[in-house]
Amino acid sequence: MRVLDEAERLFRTHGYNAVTMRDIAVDVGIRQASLYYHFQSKEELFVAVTERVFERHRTGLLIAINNAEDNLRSQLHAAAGWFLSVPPVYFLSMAHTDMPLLGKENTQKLSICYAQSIFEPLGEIFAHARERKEIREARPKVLAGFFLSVMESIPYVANLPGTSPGEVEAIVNEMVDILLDGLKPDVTDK
Amino acid sequence: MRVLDEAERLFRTHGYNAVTMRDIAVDVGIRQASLYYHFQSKEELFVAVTERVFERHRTGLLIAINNAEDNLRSQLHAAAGWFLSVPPVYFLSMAHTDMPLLGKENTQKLSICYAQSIFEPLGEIFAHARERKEIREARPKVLAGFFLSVMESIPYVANLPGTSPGEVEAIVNEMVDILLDGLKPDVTDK
DNA sequence: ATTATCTATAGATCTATAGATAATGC
DNA sequence: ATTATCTATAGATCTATAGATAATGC
Repeated sequence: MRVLDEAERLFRTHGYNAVTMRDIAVDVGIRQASLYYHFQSKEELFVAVTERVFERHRTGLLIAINNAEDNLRSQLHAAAGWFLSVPPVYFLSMAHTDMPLLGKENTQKLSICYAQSIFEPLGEIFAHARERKEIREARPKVLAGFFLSVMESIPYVANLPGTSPGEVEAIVNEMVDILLDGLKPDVTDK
Repeated sequence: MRVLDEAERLFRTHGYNAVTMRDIAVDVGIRQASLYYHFQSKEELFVAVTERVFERHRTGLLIAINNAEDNLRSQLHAAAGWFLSVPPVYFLSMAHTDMPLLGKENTQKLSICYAQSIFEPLGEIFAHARERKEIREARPKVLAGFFLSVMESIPYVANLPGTSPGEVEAIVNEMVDILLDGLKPDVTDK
């Protein structure tokens, strides 16, 4: 639906509070009041948009991971590839800034949806890697948060002065490597 | 100054847009209009608050790092210790949500202040570690962004269900270890 | 009849200004 | 005189509602 698409784009780039119903309507090409035919309130629209975003990420992540080889490195690259294939969503920023502005009911609903859609798929691949003794002991959810936060910083880091735009892929590779092998120098280095 | 303190606390927890001049005035204990005696505008107040926050972090980081031993692990623990010793500031969230709401002039000013206060001190410790051949080749600024994003995720991760509050220290240690040594299993493990 | 839009507007805020007033320091 | 506050309010928004209107499908 046009309305969901435009609202998603605006909320994603500016956050809940900074986007007005008029902004959305203008981009859709209708009048502000007409939005209320489709959604009871701005809050309801935001919740619908955000649930859709979460669901899409859940599906995208699961497919990417399933198509990867059965080892952590491949799966992390696959997950990273998914995040880079769609416009960046600042989940942590959203959890911190936008969600608290909603009613208690909706805050809780979105928190759960967030955990199930984003944290669980990521947590799973760490949990499995641990079962295969591929990695050290560590809580999968913490590792998922770790990985996610790094993903979210990439659009920012990639825009620092002295970084060319096409380098995003290289940065991601670097980060996955560091996550797996640590910062210690290569044996080939020194 | 009372005004700066209260404004800082509110902006930090809710973001620029969600805080009104009235909110700030109420917490200070004066009338909304009286704030304009101290600051020309809400935007100017936010800039003053944010510059002070950045400066404080720059000083805090530099002192913490200087008091640490001259190796990366100690310095990262020191930096992490600093971040945990003050109320969490969501820098990446701020750069994404709040800064674009300001005038071009102020956005640029804060971006530069941000880079100099937060990214440079962190970048330096990675650059020095590289000079000592302690770590592999990688851009210091990218590593600083990496580290910072992980720090910012900690308050969130620490509040996931199944995580007790006092565990923050343990999580930080885990993260620094992973950053340095990677996720690979301990040699003592297996 | 139903669906999707429109115009018009009420009611709440929010920022910022103007001008008055009290308290403090020379 | 200066400093820091106050009251009152203008001017902009912003969300949401009420009720009219056009287009579509039976």
